[in-house]
Amino acid sequence: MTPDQHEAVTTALFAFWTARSDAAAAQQAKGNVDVGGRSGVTAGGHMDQIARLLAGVAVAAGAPAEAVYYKAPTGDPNKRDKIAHRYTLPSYFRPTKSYDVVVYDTLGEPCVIVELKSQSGSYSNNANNRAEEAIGNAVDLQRALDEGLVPGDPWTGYVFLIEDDDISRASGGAKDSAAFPRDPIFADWTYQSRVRLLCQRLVEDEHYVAAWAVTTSRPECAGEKICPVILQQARLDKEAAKKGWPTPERLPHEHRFDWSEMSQDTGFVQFTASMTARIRAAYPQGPGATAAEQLALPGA
DNA sequence: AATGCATTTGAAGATTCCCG
DNA sequence: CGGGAATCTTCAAATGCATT
Repeated sequence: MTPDQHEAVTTALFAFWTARSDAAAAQQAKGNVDVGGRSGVTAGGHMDQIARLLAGVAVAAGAPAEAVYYKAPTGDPNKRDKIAHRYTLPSYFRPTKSYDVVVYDTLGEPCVIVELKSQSGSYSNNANNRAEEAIGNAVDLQRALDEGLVPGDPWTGYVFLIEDDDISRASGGAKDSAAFPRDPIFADWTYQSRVRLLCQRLVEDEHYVAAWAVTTSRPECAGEKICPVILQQARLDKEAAKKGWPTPERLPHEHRFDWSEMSQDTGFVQFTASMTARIRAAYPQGPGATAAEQLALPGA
């Protein structure tokens, strides 16, 4: 990974967290009472930071900005009217599906489609939900392409961002028994490794051309209802009180922003190299497409 | 401007499982 | 058996865009 790439990813992932806390603060100011950590998410915008990062990669690879669509928030220089028309595509098992980044080629057909997912906290509640959604999206998009509902033969990418904390990293016990032996690959049963396996298998089975699985830790404490350290401390205190033990030591409590890849084959470098190759094929003249070519684009 | 629709991401409550 | 924790099922809050 080049220093430029590292900086770009770092900036986007840090913005992912600040967008969440900004949105939560804005909602509180408006008097909305949303529960738990969801307030920072329901306001939206956090994944837009990742979408913008990938949109930037697409432009750097040679796509004109006019051909790159994502849910740009108000004030984003890439925002334009009716933009949702362009990143919302017809679907097969449902009417429509909004993707996070869509890039069009000079024929007006999608040449790059990216789906983003993130998960922080509430892992056990939602891990399997996210897997269902991911697989469903993949099959749905492939069928829509097969049926010609979505034209062209686009490069498809899947991104999963999971929070890096003690819970997502800890290897818990797979409690579920099953009617038949589980795939031994799930012996490593952390939520993070489940995400990595999901991404790897989505690519292996050609549901997507590439996947990026990344973890990131949040820069600030999420509060007593969410922070794994505070929750763990509360559990220890409770246990000690029950058994008449002395008050347990305080756990070290600090939050530091960072991020890391989950594996080489699901890394940012692999992902963007693959995407860049596809865009270069669609725009062989490279960055700075001519005005005439830009005019041929839909919605331009 | 007002309303409806689709989408997204967590949370609540119920259930299951482990282990003493 | 029963307490406690992990997991599964269901669905709700909030937003933005399109339409009337």
